[in-house]
Amino acid sequence: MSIEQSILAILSFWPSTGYDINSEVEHKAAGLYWGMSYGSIYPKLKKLEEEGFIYPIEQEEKGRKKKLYELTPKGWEEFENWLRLPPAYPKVKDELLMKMSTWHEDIESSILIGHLLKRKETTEDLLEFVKGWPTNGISYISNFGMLSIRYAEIRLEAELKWIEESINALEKNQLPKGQDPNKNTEKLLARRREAIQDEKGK
Amino acid sequence: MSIEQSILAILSFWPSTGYDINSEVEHKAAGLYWGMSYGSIYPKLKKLEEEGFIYPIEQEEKGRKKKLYELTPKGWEEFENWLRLPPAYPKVKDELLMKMSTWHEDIESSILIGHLLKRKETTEDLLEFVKGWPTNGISYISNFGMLSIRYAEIRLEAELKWIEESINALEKNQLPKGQDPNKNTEKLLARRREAIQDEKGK
DNA sequence: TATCTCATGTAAGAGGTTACATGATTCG
DNA sequence: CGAATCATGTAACCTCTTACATGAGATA
Repeated sequence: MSIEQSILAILSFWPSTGYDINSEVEHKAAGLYWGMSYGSIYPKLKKLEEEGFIYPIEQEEKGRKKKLYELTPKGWEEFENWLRLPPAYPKVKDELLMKMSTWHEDIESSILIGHLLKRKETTEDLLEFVKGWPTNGISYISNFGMLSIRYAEIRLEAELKWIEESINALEKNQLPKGQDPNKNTEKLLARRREAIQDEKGK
Repeated sequence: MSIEQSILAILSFWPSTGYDINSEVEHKAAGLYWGMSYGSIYPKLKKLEEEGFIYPIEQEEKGRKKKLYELTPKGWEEFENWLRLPPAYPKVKDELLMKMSTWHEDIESSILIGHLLKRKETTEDLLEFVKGWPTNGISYISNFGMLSIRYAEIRLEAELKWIEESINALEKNQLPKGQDPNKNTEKLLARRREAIQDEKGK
């Protein structure tokens, strides 16, 4: 619901091409909080231009053809109105957590540990990036932007801590005790075994 | 890409109706990591039944008509294959962070503080829920599930810490220093003022 | 008796991704 | 000169949400 506003936000930094915008969310800091792909970007740029929020800056021929877009006054206004609107609480879709929540004893926990190790790697890479970014000497980060960089840092560090904890618990077979007043784990395993028996009995 | 698997996962706990599944992601722990709505659930249940992953358990008439779905052997297999597949790294879309990253001095920071306060409230509510859930005496949480509950806890606590920090920095006007080797903040404010001048000059 | 919760379902469409097509320029 | 990067764009498709329609049973 706000790919368009995100594009305006990115253009507020400096005039950019569609390609630049993609790079921004693919390899740069904006990608920590947002995502979009070419299939969205170019059509949206067209739409935003038609609606008068942005306009293309004509390039005085450096050979390569490209379209730099800049905000119009109306575009600035729209962007800033959006800033003022209360943001929606982020909706999480985390496959690892979903899998973990529904994991059970009859699947080897080494596989779950593998999932955690893979997650750890990516999280470490991201954390390294996030820590290096504000001191790489070239990237632009405003003082406000630093607050959000700090968010990523805190969040990723917390995640790493949790990954360590979890791997440890799984390896030592010392999982925290859940809550199971209706013997659901037992029932689940029984239903599963029955299903497997039925299958074999066919 | 895995609404279907999520449904199988939820059905692995116990046979459920479409309504139950919705409640699970709306008001219960699964909602911390996943979301879906009726418009997805019922068509998917139909599809999963057609494909032989689930089947409806006939109800011996408690008056109210409802369709409880249970996993078939094939459904269990599909569910567990999914568990074994490496999960995708979660894609974040966080409007607050996006706004904060592109905030600038000429918008009153009190508004940003307002956004943070609102976020804080929801995060606190979630944290309270997450802490109470495993000890409410009725809900089912497996030992594996406890690990993911712990994740939510750590993550939400880290977020609250960051919110406090950020509000404090904003109120005292002591934001961390960013990185701006090309005077971008200056240029941005200049471009903006020019645009606003142009608008007035019309 | 009215409202809330339980319960199932569909239609329309917003929103987005993937994959492809195309070509210029720069770099090793 | 070949590969990587810069650059624009579209078509097909999926996925999912919103909003609506409908009604029974429970509760206050």
